[in-house]
Amino acid sequence: MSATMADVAREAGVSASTVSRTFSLPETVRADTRERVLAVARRLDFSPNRTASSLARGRTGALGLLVPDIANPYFGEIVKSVQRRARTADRALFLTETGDAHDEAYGLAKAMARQTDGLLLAGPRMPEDMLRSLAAAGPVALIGLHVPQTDCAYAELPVGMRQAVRHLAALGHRRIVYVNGTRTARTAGFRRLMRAACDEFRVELVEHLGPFDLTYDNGRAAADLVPTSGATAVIAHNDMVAHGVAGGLARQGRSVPGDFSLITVDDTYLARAIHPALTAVHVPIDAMGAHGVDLLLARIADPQGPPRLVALPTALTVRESTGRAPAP
Amino acid sequence: MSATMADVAREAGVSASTVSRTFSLPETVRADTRERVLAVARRLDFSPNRTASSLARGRTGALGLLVPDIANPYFGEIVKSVQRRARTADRALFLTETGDAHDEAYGLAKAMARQTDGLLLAGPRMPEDMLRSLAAAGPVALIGLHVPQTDCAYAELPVGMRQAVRHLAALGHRRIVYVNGTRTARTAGFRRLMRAACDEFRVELVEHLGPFDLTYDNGRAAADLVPTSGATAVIAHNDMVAHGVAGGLARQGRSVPGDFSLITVDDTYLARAIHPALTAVHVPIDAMGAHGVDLLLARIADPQGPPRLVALPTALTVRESTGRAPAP
DNA sequence: CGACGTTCTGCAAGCGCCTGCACATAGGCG
DNA sequence: CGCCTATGTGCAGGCGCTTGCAGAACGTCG
Repeated sequence: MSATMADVAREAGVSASTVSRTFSLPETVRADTRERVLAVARRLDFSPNRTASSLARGRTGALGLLVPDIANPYFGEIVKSVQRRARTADRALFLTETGDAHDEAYGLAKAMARQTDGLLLAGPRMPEDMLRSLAAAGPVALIGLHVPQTDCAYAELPVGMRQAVRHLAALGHRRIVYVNGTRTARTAGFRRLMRAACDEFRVELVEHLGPFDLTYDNGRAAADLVPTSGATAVIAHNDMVAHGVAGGLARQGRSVPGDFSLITVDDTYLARAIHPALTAVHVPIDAMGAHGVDLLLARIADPQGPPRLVALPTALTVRESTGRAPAP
Repeated sequence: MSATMADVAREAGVSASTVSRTFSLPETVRADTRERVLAVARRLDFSPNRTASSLARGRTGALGLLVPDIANPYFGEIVKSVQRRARTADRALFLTETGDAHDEAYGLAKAMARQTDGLLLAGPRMPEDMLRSLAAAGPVALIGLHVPQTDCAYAELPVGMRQAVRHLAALGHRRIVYVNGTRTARTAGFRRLMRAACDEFRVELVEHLGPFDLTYDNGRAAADLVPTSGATAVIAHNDMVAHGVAGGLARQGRSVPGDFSLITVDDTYLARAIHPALTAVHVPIDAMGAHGVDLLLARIADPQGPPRLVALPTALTVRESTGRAPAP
């Protein structure tokens, strides 16, 4: 099919090694030789075969990204930023959607590890020991959660969550519902955070813990329980759920923020793509993705180095969905 | 690092060829030999090195997917279905986001073509001759648009669009705004369709043609122009824009469908993740992605075959955003 | 002008797997 | 019991690129 190094070498009157070096170690070949080789390469439309190069070098030049659900905007934005960063590092990206099943995700990760130089796991649902086992087998970086002894880029939620509760408290809300899920990596820590923040600001916390996924429909269902809870504000675990809560309240004829205030966490474009736009605990998804790639590249370069953490700040972004608590 | 065929061969007392064959052509190896080899392979945690295999075979086993914007739910859902289908075909997936720049997209496609067996282009923005040139260079399948002489899986919009206009006409709407964009593959055909449908049902068409991208914010801006247009219904080019229009109207205090009816095209989950849920021309994104993969695999298997088209049906899904036109 | 240190280039041996061909073994037939 | 077709297995030569090593070419210095 396409030209090989041998072809270029012949045409340029040099050996294949020289051709190889003009592409991988340009400084080591004399300028005029290099020019000659490049000219021939251009004429023959040659570029080094990546597969062959991978085999010889023992590295593929590709990174693997695993996400539970690509269509979820949170992960969509992560994929986007990872892909962008990977490209600037001249790395191709393998993408796999894992779904929620631990074992399958583990198997997929293992398989992908064999064809990449390293793995990026975004919001993995699997237990810590599986993650550790993967990390032990090859370069791995985590995005969106914090697991000790592992490279991770994650959002520091306490600050943002505390701001959210304080914001509600300042608006006169004394009782808030927290719509949580069961299947996400950050669920447990989240609950602790919420309790702490609510205690601090003397707010009563009603936990609406699903045994449900964080979807629009479940948020909508959760909305039905809000009016009877005695609460005047809702904090939703992510944008999809918040959307559902908003939709559910609207269907009941309740006004946001007139009857209930609503705060979401994550702040993907969904938070703005709704009326009223949602006050949100902003999570720097872009930065998480980019740092995740950087961590992974660092790990690939230095497999033995100590684990590194990148904690990104979160902050409350006030929009239209929060207002004064209605008079009792 | 990990075991090679030579290792397994030695342990199992056979040659490397036999090991190779027990993995790639199991039927050609006698049952008991095969078992022995597999047992050793399992013990040594061996699996064939994909890179080496790719090099020897001249095929990588991977497919490449290019999308303009991953975070757009339309493409998110395409990525999802492509990825799923690719996996069942035991193919890894390379993902690249191209953005809107033609040349860059072309370059990325070229680069990706070298490390995959074939390319899937979803909603590419580049001109037809570039697409043809790519298709001439290697297996390519298009998703979401129809280019003559090329393998494509696309949605047959006339039916759905016609239904949408008929639906509005039946509800008494005599004048509708069509919020279009400029940068999408289907823009031109779309306009023709809209005109034809409106003529057929005696509806006046107001084209609100952006020079804008199909984003939430632009939809929102478009909403400001709707009330003065004299129209009572809006058809938006995709879900993001429709979301924007809905948000914009809500901000103006207009009711949907009380004051204005709204129909969207695509019907990603966004169409339901809003209140009121949007009546939509449903596009079978899942099927498009899956068929795209199938077309590509067929093309890879038979590079010379005639081009194949898969036209998927669209249909109107009525939800809550359309109702009788308000009395004049 | 020879000795010696730099650059630069070529040689050859891989990287791990695939596959056409030859050979061995086994069974079927006359 | 030879001869002839399967059927299984091994051999060896790639696939296209990389890289340690050694030799060539070029300068520099005493």
